[in-house]
Amino acid sequence: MRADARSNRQDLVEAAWKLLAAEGPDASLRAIAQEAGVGIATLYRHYPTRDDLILGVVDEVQARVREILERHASRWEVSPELAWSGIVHDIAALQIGTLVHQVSPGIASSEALARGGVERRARALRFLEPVLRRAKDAGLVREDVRAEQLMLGLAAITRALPRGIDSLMPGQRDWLVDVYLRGLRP
Amino acid sequence: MRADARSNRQDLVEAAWKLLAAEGPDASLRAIAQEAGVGIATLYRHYPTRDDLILGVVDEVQARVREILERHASRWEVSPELAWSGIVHDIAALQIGTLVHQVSPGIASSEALARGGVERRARALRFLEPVLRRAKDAGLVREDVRAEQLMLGLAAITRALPRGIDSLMPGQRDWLVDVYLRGLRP
Amino acid sequence: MRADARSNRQDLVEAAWKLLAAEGPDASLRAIAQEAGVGIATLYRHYPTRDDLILGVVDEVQARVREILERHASRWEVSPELAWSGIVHDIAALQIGTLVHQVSPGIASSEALARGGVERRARALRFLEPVLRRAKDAGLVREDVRAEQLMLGLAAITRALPRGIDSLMPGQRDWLVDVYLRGLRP
Amino acid sequence: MRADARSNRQDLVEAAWKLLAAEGPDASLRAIAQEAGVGIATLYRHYPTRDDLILGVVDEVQARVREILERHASRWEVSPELAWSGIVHDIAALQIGTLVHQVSPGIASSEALARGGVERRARALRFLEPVLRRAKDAGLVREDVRAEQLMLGLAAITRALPRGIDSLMPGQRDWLVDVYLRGLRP
DNA sequence: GATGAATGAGCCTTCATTCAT
DNA sequence: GATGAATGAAGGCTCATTCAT
Repeated sequence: MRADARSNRQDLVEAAWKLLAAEGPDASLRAIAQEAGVGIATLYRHYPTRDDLILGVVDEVQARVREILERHASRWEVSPELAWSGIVHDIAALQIGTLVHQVSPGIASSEALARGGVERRARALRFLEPVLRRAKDAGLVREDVRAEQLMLGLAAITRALPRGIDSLMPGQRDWLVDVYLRGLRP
Repeated sequence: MRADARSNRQDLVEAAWKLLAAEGPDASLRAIAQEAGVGIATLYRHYPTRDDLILGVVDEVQARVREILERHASRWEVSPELAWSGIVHDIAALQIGTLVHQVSPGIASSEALARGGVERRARALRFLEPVLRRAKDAGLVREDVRAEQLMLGLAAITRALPRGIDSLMPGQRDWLVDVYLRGLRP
Repeated sequence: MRADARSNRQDLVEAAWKLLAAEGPDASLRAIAQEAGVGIATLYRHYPTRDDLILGVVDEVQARVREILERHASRWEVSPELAWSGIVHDIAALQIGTLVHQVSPGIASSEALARGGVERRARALRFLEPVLRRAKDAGLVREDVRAEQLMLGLAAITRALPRGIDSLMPGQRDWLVDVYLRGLRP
Repeated sequence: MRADARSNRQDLVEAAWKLLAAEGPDASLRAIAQEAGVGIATLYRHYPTRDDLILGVVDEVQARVREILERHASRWEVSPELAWSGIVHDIAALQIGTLVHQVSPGIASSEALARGGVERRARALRFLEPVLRRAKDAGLVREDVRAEQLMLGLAAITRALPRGIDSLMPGQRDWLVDVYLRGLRP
């Protein structure tokens, strides 16, 4: 049954991600469990507190971000512009807004969450900074932009919207990311 | 309407605005009434549904936006760039994010709210479009930017954050608005 | 409606008392509200925390104890023995066991409860001690018995029993109180 | 039965006893299993229902009571008073309160438990009555005291208190037992 | 035999909303 | 008009109990 457990755990993280992105930070745990197809108590077994679950999602998201960076790494030599744009658009598509904010100090709803967030933020910056460096060297980003600002900006742009903004104005998110990218240029 | 009634009405709108900006769309009605210094039943007398209250706040915000536009209108001839930047920064400072989204079709939590939102959105566009026209003429905004996009972009940037992002990274909001302005240029 | 509210408040205290005595310290708040004939939220309006409710019951019980003392005060001159026995039996009939223990330091489930308990315990001792003094003077209680011991002893004897011990062995409580009274003699 | 199985069984009974005495009748089964160092499913294998476990503890306690009686039997000829007092104090130290009540008819939470309790109560009385007889003959207990009353009285005095009454008022339990013993005298 | 995983039921608590004064 | 009181619904969390390995 170890296999089932791992599968449930993964399902829970994905369900939480989905609902946090879709409904914002107040998504009900019951709804998350249901989305994952498990009982509420199973959610609690894997993630004893709401904070644990959120941090679990953050970890999952960070793994996805690394995948994105690796995927685009090879394209950098061909066209830095396309690589950089692709990276930012792909990260934006992850809908990290709600998450980034929930683990931010001064915003996080609990001390534990804030502490867990500090670690993960530091880790995230460690692997974002080299890429930002590259973008600056390629003349795609102004020198005075800091990795943390960049990340918070992306978070602001992609914060969860109930039922998604795309139904309201298709392509709005990508449009906004493009404006953002242009605004970052020297 | 009695004088005290009108006063209460105004207090309620301002309290609602403040708490919606500070705590997001889930601000408690009881907290709003308390902030306004009236009983919960008084809130319901003036605004029978949550939607009515939100639309009331939207009306108030629109009045403020008009004030901003008028205030900067005279400065336009001196420096279009300063006028435009001032307008956008001032509107951003109104924290309209939560509101704009709550009355957006496909996002609004009720049919009544969505319908009320459509009217107000149309009205807002009517007085925003001339200004956007001017900004385009002054070479400050690309031709293909539509007023609605602009507004949604601003909303995305200024959406409410519990306890405010400023404690997290001071000046972040203005930085983001500047990036946004730069990104909008031709 | 002030009258209704007061009535509900009183009903809640009595319901809480009854169920705490009958089911012990884990009596469900919902059950208490139902017993009082009000909704659960009404209970919370009057007593925002479980501790507040328990302390409310303690206050009610103390008032009843004072009534008992006053009622028997006049009989003291006729027969100290009967007065003393009547007092102790009547207090025992109040089923104070669960309450006394719940507000005892080191046992109380919360800091607030313990603090509220300390005050009330002191108050209780203030009006119990004169009576105990009288009982000692009448040769009914040994000199080395302290009021606090007496009270805890009574509490131990009358602690809540699910569905009542009387169905198990009728008269057992009074028998035990009599044994207790005899054991306290010089 | 395997050796380790028997060991687990014994560990479970002791853990249950300890926690029932310390936390009262609502001690969690999970906590008991953990205290015994086994998985929750192992507890259920040995004791399919909560009632079975409680009856198991009762059996264990009865064995201990017999030990106590045997241990003090020889001292009876030397000093009946010391023997009797030692017996009652030692039994009181077993904290039987919670158990006795849980298996009492009219109080027991299930039919099975009540039925199991009746048998054990009868058995207990069979080996308590001779001792009570001896105590009466030695003039230590009044003739009209029945063994069942005696036992219920002891149970009332020693019922479990969360975290123990001893932290509240050291020596209170022994004081109360002494009062009880005195109260039983002719 | 032993174990951890899964589950629904039930309690505590808060909120939007209605009602009586 | 204004107010506090009352209410049920819904979410967070824990526990006893069953199941698959």
